[in-house]
Amino acid sequence: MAKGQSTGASAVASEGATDGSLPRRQPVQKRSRERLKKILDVAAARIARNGSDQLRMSDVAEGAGVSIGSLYQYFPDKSAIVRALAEHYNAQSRQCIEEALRDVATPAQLEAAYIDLLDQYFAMVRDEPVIRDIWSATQTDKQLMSLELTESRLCAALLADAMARAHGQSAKKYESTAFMIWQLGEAVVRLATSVDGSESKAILEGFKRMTAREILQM
Amino acid sequence: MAKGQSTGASAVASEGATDGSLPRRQPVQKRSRERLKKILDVAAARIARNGSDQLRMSDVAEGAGVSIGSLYQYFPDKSAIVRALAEHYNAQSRQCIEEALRDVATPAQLEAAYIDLLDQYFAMVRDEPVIRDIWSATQTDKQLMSLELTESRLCAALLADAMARAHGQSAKKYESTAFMIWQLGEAVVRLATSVDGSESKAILEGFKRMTAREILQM
DNA sequence: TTTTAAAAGTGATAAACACTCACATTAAGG
DNA sequence: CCTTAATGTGAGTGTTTATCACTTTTAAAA
Repeated sequence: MAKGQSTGASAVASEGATDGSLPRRQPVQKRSRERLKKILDVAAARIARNGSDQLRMSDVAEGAGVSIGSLYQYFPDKSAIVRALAEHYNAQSRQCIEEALRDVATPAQLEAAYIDLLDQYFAMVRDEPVIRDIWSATQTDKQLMSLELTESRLCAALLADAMARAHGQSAKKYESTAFMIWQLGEAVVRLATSVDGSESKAILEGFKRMTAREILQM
Repeated sequence: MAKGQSTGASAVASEGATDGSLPRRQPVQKRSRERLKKILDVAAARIARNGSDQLRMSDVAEGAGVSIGSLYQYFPDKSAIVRALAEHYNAQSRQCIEEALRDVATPAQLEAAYIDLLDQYFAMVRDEPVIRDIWSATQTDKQLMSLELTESRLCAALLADAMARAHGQSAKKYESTAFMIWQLGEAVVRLATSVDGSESKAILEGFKRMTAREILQM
């Protein structure tokens, strides 16, 4: 999961509909699509190394072999680059989550899938500095924050559905709990990746125990 | 608790010991102590209004009626102002926490104190924009992050002690759980303050139920 | 009081950035 | 080849943090 490969050119500088900033050009020619991909790849590498607050537009331009002006052709501002990367990682994770929860039909399967998902998420965050950094940026960029909140609600809904199937009840009943647990899961994984190995293990296990009980006893 | 009063002049621009930046002057004359207090008050007000990333040194200088140069006499850089405010709020909160947990001796008292603390903390974060903002800044300022992590471990230790007293066991046994729960508590309160009223209530109650069980069943 | 040295205070100025825009270049269809 | 739209450019603009050589204030010694 998330093996640090190229970010692909599918992510597009969110065609600014009603948000304040001017809409940027959408690449239609092959050359410009390749440049956009290169820009995102370079930005991801720079962020992995130094964090997004140390990201310099001039660095990205130089690394991607384009001019400053070209950067602003696809991204209304610096934070839009981070947002594009966030969307890329979100799409990737969501696919894993859907796969893991899709076939849950019993409480035992629910527990297994949930534990597995937590471990996978922890491993991904631990190994992908960019993901940790996107979380930081979430605190200073309102647009990114609402993007991530929306994503989180979406994932929580998938969990609520799985809970509903496992317990043979309506998903509505589990929505709020699933959302809380999902958010806490993100928080606990961030915490676990920021302390040393033995403590991170204890924290993660404690959380699993506490939340598995909550998910199963309803 | 935390009634938005003046920040007081006790907070001092952390006398840079071995951290990279030059040590700043410690005010010894009355006039300069008053100016320092004014600077912190103005900064807190500006942060409450617009957030610390919108804080401008020139604004603070103008608001406090001092020159830019004077700001740098007490603070090595902009983020040091936020750190000074963080230390102020930390000291304030810790006192409440100590009072609330000091007399815990039974499981029932532990549960009551814990629930009460959560409610108080939620109310404080909800009513003090500066505290929410300091949390955001934590993500971009390494020094602030470690300051807050240290504070969190300190508070978690207070909780672990209370658990030990309530259950008649060694505090060592509860350290890791207390730390996890404390960190999750901070996360859940931030989450609760960022969603609307009815959902925030559901989230907070769910968390109380889940964690109270964990704290009492050990 | 006068003198003196340390403390406190100042603001023009350097340096670092994000972002713009008038213009240059390249691709595609006729 | 010619025309038009898509792309691409980078010097220049504006904003902001932070510095430092210098002035003013304070308090205590002479």
